[in-house]
Amino acid sequence: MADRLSPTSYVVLGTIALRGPSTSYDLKRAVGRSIGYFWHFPHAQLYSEPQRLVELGLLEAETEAEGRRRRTFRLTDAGLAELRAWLAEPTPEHFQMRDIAELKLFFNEVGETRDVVRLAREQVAAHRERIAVYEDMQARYADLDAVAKRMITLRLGLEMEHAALRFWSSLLEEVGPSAVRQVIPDAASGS
Amino acid sequence: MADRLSPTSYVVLGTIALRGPSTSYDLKRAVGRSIGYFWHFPHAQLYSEPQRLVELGLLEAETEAEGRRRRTFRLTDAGLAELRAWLAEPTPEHFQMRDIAELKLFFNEVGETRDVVRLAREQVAAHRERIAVYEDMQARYADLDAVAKRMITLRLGLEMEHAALRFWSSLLEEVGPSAVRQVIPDAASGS
DNA sequence: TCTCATACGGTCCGAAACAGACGGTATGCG
DNA sequence: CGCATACCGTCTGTTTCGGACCGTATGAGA
Repeated sequence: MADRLSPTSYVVLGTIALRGPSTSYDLKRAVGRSIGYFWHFPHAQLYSEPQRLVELGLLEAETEAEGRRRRTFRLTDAGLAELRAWLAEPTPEHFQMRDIAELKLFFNEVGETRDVVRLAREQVAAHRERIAVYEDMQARYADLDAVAKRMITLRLGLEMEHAALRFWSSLLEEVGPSAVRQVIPDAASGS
Repeated sequence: MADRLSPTSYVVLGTIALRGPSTSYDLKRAVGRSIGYFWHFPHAQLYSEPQRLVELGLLEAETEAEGRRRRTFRLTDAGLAELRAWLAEPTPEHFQMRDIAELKLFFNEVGETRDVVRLAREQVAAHRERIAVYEDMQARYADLDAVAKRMITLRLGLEMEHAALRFWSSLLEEVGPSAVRQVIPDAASGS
């Protein structure tokens, strides 16, 4: 079938499949509260992408009330078929992590030890916070059956966050003490 | 200082800082063997980006032997300063995972259970393979002191891969049996 | 009543990023 | 001699991306 479809296309198709007919604004919010956590989409795309999908016959647009230009998009049979075909087909690509912190760590030898310490501290805090957010979501929706199936990705997110947290914590423990030794003399210069 | 710098810029600066003066081709190979594993860069950028950095005064180009248009780039003082400043400054952005598999999982209810099973199997295999590659690298370079500091990111990569592997494995265990039950009747239709 | 802030709802555009086709040159090897 | 395989790099047309910008409701407080 059409192979001009990007991940973004499937995000749109999938979200509409799960939530029923939606406007672009609905998509924007839905994505913001779910997929947006691990994959960033500029919202402009959620306005242009549905248009394309209409042209491809995968969505139908239903313009309501001329006054406010709001279009509700619903899945066509072709759209649903396309989505299901995608779900059924093998997934070749390996995941990509775009992690500025990892980049900095890679180049750490160019900088100072204290930069690594600071970086690690930041990351520990950031991942802890993220974990708190995820656990909160998990707790809030735990009983709702409708979202139960989507929760599964949350678990993956949590696993990844915990792994990262473990890494940065242990790095901090390894490098922290020596960094303290390195920094203290500046402050308590006496020695 | 200049804030028109993208992650790619820092990859170039950082790589040159670590390896010494390099041509674009050198960068391409170096990136391919390291950062490329977790962050994809189209190689064309490793030809255009250094140009920009020269214009910004962060790199110096040294054209050698007119015949073959090969340019070796070396870090200027400004370039090194910029890189170190970047390493020292806080890192606001949270990491992004672009994982098609996670996307598919998120929309799994639209598809069949067996799609999830297949997906999980694929992912288990893929992550295992990735882990093998990483461990191989780790073993090969374990003794070389020069790369020892870079190895640290490998550990992070491994942590992440292991976390993902754990997730997909346990998912497979949970959903696998019922999927088998779901599929068997088709084959052994009797019941 | 004014006016200020905040959510709602959306368009637009220039600048990067991106994929990948394309072009050529050494080098070796059967 | 012919072919394959690294090596080395350019170019081009799309997409993606951020984010500025533009309005309209709505309610809350001065």
